[in-house]
Amino acid sequence: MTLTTDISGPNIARLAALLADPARAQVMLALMDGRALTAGELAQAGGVSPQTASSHLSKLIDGGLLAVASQGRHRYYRISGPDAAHLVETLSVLSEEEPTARIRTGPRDAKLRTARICYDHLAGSMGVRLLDGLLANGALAGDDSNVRLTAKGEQVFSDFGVDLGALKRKKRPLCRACLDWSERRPHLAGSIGAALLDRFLDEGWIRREKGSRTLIVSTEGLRRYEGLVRR
Amino acid sequence: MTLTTDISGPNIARLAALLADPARAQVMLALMDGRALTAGELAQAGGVSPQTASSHLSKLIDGGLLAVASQGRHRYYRISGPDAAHLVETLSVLSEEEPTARIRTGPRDAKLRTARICYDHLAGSMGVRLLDGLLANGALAGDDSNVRLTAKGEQVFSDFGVDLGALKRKKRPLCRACLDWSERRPHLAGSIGAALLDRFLDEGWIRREKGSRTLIVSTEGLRRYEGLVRR
DNA sequence: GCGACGTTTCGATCGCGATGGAAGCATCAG
DNA sequence: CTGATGCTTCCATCGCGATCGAAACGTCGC
Repeated sequence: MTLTTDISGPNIARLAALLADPARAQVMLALMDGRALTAGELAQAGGVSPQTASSHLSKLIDGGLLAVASQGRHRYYRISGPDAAHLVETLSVLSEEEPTARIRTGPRDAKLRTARICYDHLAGSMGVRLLDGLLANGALAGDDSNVRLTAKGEQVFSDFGVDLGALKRKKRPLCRACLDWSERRPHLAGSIGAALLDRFLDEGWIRREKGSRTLIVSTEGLRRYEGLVRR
Repeated sequence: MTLTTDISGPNIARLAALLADPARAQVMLALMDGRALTAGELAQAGGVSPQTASSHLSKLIDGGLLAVASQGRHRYYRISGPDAAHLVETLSVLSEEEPTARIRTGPRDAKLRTARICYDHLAGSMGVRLLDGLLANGALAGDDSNVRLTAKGEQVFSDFGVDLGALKRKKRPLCRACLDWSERRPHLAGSIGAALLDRFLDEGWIRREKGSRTLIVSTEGLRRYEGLVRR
């Protein structure tokens, strides 16, 4: 019984404390590709024992950052929704701010910085250039940080196989600029960003690298991608 | 010496830990009105002794969330920039998500929910309606979460006394949708949002309540405000 | 039924960090 | 100079939470 005395303003601290533990932070980052992982896999990702991970996971559930689904003897954990993902991404951006002599930019990072998943949409330099290109060719309008769909864009995305009618019925915003962790410039998020990546994955033009957020783009995928960006 | 072994991904945890302490969180919230406060005032805001506060403040400085300026025998602390403010606001939104039987909505809250400062721009129901109104009358374009300036908007804001040329020279985006903590809908941020509030404050149409984020709107201020929203 | 596996709960240990007393510095008033 | 004020540094105490062994629970395969 702690009583927490008074609630003046939102208790940021409680929420921040959830992400203040290295193991829990790693768990959140591991789930940022939008997939659901088992408790055991997350224990490994966090570098802790299964017991410890279990404790962390239940705290993240209680805090509303994760959702869980039982399936047989496995329990699949995933990020609860776009809000939670956005919080993690915001933290990622700011925590990379001051390099303090950051040396690493190995070849393995290179792929990750080119194309990766950010929760449910394309990120990395390809994600950034996607937003740039769509703005340049008039499918989207606005400046870097504020985007909206144009009439031409409706045509473009419909041609690409995106069901815009279905997206508009959802509460989630169509376009959204999400600050890119590695590029430090915005990429395309929102339901359209998610729908585009879905198409790429469904058609096999892009596939996930085994256990990471890295995306692998086929030549056909690159062709389709350029088709969207150029026009 | 802790060595931190490896750096796989940004170390969110270290940044989150800064905000995980109740005293530090209160300090950040106290500074969300954009003013600079002394160490002593912040100690009181955090509910801790001056020694303890000093320790917290230096940690927040090291973490890049605060900036400090010495002036005589006082040290004035302020939030380091828009990024840090945005992080705190993001946390506020998400930490208010699940009400868990939240009962409080007292009269003192009412004023705060009507008009308050969010770092450097207008927030609360007036901030939300400002964005809505400017979108409706065509000064801004886009949907709720993605806004851009229109030709008509350039006229409107210039007439209101905003130096758009100066704003455009800055790196900061002109318009930005900032999710409102109390309304759960976006209000107008970015350099235009900041410039508008500046005008209101400079002219005395709006003034700050003594030691809080609450804003007090004069009848003249309300008239000017309606002039912007209606048109 | 049995054992193997994935996961959670319980319990005890242990270390990090928040805390405030005391002292040290700097600035200001006189 | 002296004394007061604002802030920081040093230091010892202390409590919370992260951790993992051991055990319990639930599911799968046989």
